Amino acid sequence: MGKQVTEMLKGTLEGIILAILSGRPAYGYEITAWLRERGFSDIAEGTVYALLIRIEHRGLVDVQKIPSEKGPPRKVYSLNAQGRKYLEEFWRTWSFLTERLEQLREGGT
Amino acid sequence: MGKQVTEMLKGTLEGIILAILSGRPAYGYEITAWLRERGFSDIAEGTVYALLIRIEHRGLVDVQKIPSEKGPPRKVYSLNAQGRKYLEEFWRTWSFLTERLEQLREGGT
DNA sequence: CTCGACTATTCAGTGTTACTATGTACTGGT
DNA sequence: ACCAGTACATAGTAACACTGAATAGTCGAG
Repeated sequence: MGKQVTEMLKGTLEGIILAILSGRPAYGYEITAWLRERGFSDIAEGTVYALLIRIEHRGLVDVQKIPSEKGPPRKVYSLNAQGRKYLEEFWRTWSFLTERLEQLREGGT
Repeated sequence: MGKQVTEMLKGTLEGIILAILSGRPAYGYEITAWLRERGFSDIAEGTVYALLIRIEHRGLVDVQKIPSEKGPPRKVYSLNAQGRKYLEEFWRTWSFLTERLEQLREGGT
């Protein structure tokens, strides 16, 4: 995709990943693959890992190292209470934005 | 609002302003006021002006200087053909994002 | 007539974010 | 021994919105 998506993802990708983790725990490689399947064709692996480390430092997720049979150990992230709270806030902010944009798209003005 | 909105606005604010201009020509001060009325309570004036200059340099808008009775001359921006094309692309990108997020929000996984 | 309030634009410096590119490390198949 | 696939990490870059301040014009109050 283009630069447009890249910029729009700022602030949103974080919410996307938190939302994924709210469904079930997951690790970086898995999340990257999942995103690619869903049309985020060129989200770099590095981006996902950096983001995961960021939300870990912010205390939004818990981490568990689990050995893999096919490579280095996986870092499995799961959303904790603080993360859920943050995710809720994310959805509120997202709703606010989508409502304004929907109005703009239709109403003109 | 918080930092969350700030980050989400990246890439989106540009589209918002192009969408406003697609309805009618407008100048910076007016756009800022309009945004504030609609709930974007703390978008800095400086931000709007910087963005306007950016889209001007990209050739998405035409500019006309019009004297004001109440202050310095206004720089009135209007969307040109290229800008309209870019706006359409913006809406496509935006739709893509909202669809994915809507799925995430409902479906879980 | 000077001061503040409102209108209107600009700009240098900052922080956050995603991308690029590369490197590390472990396993299994040929 | 080599390569593909799995899995994570990181230094450097570009883009964007924010902060804070400066500049400039008009008008009404004191």
